[in-house]
Formats: sequence, C-alpha cells, structure tokens
Amino acid sequence: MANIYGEYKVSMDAKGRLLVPADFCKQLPETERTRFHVKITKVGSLTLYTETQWAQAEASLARLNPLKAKAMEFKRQFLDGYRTLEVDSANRILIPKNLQDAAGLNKDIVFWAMGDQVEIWDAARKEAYMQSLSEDIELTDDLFS
Amino acid sequence: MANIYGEYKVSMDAKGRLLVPADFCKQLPETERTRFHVKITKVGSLTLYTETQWAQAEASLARLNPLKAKAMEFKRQFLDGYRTLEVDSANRILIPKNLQDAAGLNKDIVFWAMGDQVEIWDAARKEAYMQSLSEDIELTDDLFS
DNA sequence: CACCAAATGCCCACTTTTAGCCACAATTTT
DNA sequence: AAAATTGTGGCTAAAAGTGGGCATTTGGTG
Repeated sequence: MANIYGEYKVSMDAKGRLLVPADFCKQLPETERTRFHVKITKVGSLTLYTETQWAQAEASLARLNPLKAKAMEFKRQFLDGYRTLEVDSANRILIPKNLQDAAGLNKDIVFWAMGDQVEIWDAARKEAYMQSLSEDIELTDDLFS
Repeated sequence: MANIYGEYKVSMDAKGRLLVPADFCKQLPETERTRFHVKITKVGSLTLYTETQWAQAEASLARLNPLKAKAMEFKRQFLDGYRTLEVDSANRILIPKNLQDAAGLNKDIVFWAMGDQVEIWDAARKEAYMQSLSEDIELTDDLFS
C-alpha cells in the first residue's frame, strides 16, 4: 500500500457532505476511490480507511476468539461508530449525523493523510488538539516498534 | 546527499507561486528537481525537503509504533501542515493557501539553503526572527549531540 | 400500520480555483 | 548587441468544489 500524505481543507455542506479532495484522491489506486470506511477515534476525529485497509482490519477482527469475553468487548469497542461510506457522483461522502456529532464537525473540515492513516477533523478542533500537544515530543527509541 | 547553501530572494506572485531559483536548482541532481515536500516549522517558516530527504523522514515515521499514543502524537505533530509540491513548467512551486498563511508569506520571499536543510521565509518575518536572536548564542558542548 | 419527519441518494447547475500555456521583461552570457 | 537563460505575470480551458431540488428510504410515533 502506497502511503498518502497531505492536509486538505474542505467544507462540509448543510447535508453533511464532504468532498474527497482531488489531490488526495489521485494518490489512491482507481479501485480505492469509490468506497471508504470511517470510524470514530479516541481523540475526537474520524479515521478513514480505504477498502484494502479495512479488509485488513476486518481480517484481524475475524480472528478474535468469540468465546473470549474480552475479545468480544474489544470488537464492540473497535466497531463503535463505524460506517461504510459510498462516494457520490460529485466525489463526496456523506457523513452520518452521529459521526458528525461525535467528531464535532462543522463547516470547516480538514482531510489529513498521514501515510498509512487518514483522519478527518473539524478544523477548529484539530487546531485545539494540536495546541494541546504544544511542547515538542522527543523522538526516543521507545516510540519505535 | 550533497549539501547546498545560499540565500535567494524570490517573489511570490498573486497565485502563490514561487520560482525555484536556478542557482539553487543547479545544486540538486536532475532527478530531484521536479518535486519537493514542504512542511510548516515551529518558528513560522516552511521547510523544504527534496525527494530523497523526504523518503528518509518517511522511513522513520513508518517505524513508529502505532500502538503507542506518544508515537502517534509525534507523527501528528510532525505531519501538521505537510504537502507534496510539483514543479511547474516554469520551475515554480505553488504554495497552498494554508501554508502561505501559516508562514505569513507575502510578496518577498527568501529561499534559504543551509546544507542539509532548506527553509522558505517571508522576507520580513525572517528579518524579525533574526533580530529576535539578537545576542550571540555561544557554542557550548551541550549543543552537540 | 399509517403517517410524518428526518436522513439519504441522485441529479443538475453554478462558481471558483487551478494547471498549463504563452508572452514578455530582466538579466546574464557569448 | 544578439542570444540564451532566468524570472514574472496573466489568459483561458478544464477541473475542482459547492449548493440545492426532489424523489426515495428509514425510523420513530401515535
């Protein structure tokens, strides 16, 4: 999977539709441009998965042992606030109300591709979040896997 | 990677395009002249990466452990305000609006190559920044790694 | 189970932005 | 001083981005 990068501003319309930025889209293989998967994150944004990325996540979930309570709890936690989104004829995705609310989305939205990870943020909320990280994080060995 | 040096004045046009100074360009291998990577810095300028430099940064990012919150925070901090820029037929790069704003770019811009690091500054802002460093910084041992 | 309101899908039309040119001014080289 | 290179600005067609109408579906409610 080629990594994709970039921060793109888009505006959400009254119906909750977001344009998938053209530059962003072009970085994806043709086949990955018509459907996405989103999920609420712990930090108040949405994560966007491509079809392939989601397939991987799904495969992991499938391997969980259904007889283990903890495993099922993990699954519920992981899938809380998950949706599949189809891209419309004008290259937009419709964000369901509950996800809009969870991520505090207003008009100004940021599409943020960070390699293997894509996030959708309310512009103001991202601003605030970045502020909260204000001091520099040191890059120490233990941050690597 | 050959180090490159020099400070070049360029002017940004109404569309936000910056000429990549010819002298600067010539110091780069042919293959590194068609695409650059930029990122907002903490001091209010932009950092320019060549393709190879970026590839290195990317490789480091890829090694971060996605399960560590701190690591992901670092990643977000690092990639805040990042974009890939293509060079146009007249050797210019188009600086996206949000980066222009973040770096306070007006008409007079400075391209500043400092060896392994290239920065893009608004001329006035650089002036002010250099002023703010007014007294000499002593070169003590602890400044080395 | 019939109704209503909200949410969604689908389509079209309009506005804004941008990529890709081209022309030319300024500077340097021959 | 002619020619080549470098730097600047602007035009235009095409693409990107935005907004709204209306039909259909969904889910809740009396």
